[in-house]
Amino acid sequence: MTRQKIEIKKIDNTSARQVTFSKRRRGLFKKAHELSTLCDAEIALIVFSSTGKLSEYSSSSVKQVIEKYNLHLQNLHKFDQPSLELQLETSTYEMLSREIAEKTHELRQMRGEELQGLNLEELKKLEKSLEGGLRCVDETKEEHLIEENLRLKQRRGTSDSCVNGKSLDSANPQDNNSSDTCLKLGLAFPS
Amino acid sequence: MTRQKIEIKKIDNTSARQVTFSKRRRGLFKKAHELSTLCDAEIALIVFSSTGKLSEYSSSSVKQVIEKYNLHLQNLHKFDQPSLELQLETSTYEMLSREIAEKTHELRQMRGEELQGLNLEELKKLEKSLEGGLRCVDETKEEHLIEENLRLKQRRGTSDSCVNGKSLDSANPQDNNSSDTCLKLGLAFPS
DNA sequence: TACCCTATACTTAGGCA
DNA sequence: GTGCCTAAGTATAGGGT
Repeated sequence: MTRQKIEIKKIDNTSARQVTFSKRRRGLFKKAHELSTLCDAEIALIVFSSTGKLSEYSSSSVKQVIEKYNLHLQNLHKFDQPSLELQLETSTYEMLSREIAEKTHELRQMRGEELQGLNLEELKKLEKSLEGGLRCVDETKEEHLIEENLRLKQRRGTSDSCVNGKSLDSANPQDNNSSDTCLKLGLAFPS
Repeated sequence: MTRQKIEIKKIDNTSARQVTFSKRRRGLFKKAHELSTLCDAEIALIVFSSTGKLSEYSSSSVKQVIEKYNLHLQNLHKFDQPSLELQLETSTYEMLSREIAEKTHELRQMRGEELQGLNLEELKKLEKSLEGGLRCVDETKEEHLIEENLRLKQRRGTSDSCVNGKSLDSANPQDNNSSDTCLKLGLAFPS
């Protein structure tokens, strides 16, 4: 026989139920994993089989997600329970949460997302910041390549001076001070 | 076009990610419900979206399942590590602080600071991310300039087409597909 | 945002080892 | 319990509104 459509209600046959449980649990975990990966979501999934066996999945850690979950609930109910301690706790929570939200937003903007709200001035500033960052990263990369190159030279005692197909002769030696400025604030940009 | 196979990795396009999140979350909840019904399982499913929004499903009640879960852990660890629970338990403040620290560090790196710990691969990845962000920002900026220009033209009815000292004639018209990479977030580029 | 549509990709019931 | 197979049922990517 071949596959039938099934009705969503408890499977009577114990062993058939067991088999379906294994198969679908696996499918469910896979779906949870895909959702967390694709959409950058934080997920906790706790499953007790009908025999009481526990299995769990989390994108990070079940415990961590549960804590976050409890915090959310506390936050929602903060008006019902206006104890002083709780208020302090939630205000701290709010403060830190806001900070996280801001930083997340900033990071996204630096990746080119969520740019809708920015005006021309802000876009220019962001652009400058990105250019500055990019330059520092490039310089650091060059430094790495140079170091690696030196190491290779020392080891081999030869004159081969190409790494990664990029000529190191162009690693401008006068760049020392501009890279210094990068380490302080990363933004100061000498023309 | 029709459906394509997708790779399981974070969806870059913010709005596409949002749409996929909605669809798949719904699918995941349905699957969880089916598993609990068919196999008489007890399930709790907690999902935080990337923007921090909470959604949950449970066959009974999330709270109840979490309690059961905690009991299980206690039982499992009662003998070997009586303090494991405490060790794993991180306070609210610590958890959020860690998250802030991570994001701050990430932001600094995008600005070219704190690059010391990165190896060549990581630097390349960062560079790529910065280049991507920069491209999107540039395109958004161009878009703004063009809009402003149009507005000025309409108001004045003249042919002056310079804003901010930058000629808009150079707003490269062949950029259509690179603007596609910017996620169709109101950035679509009318040639 | 949330829904609709369609074609395709993926999941899984039923059977067997 | 686990793994494999096949065909059928289901979810969903990409495109609309």
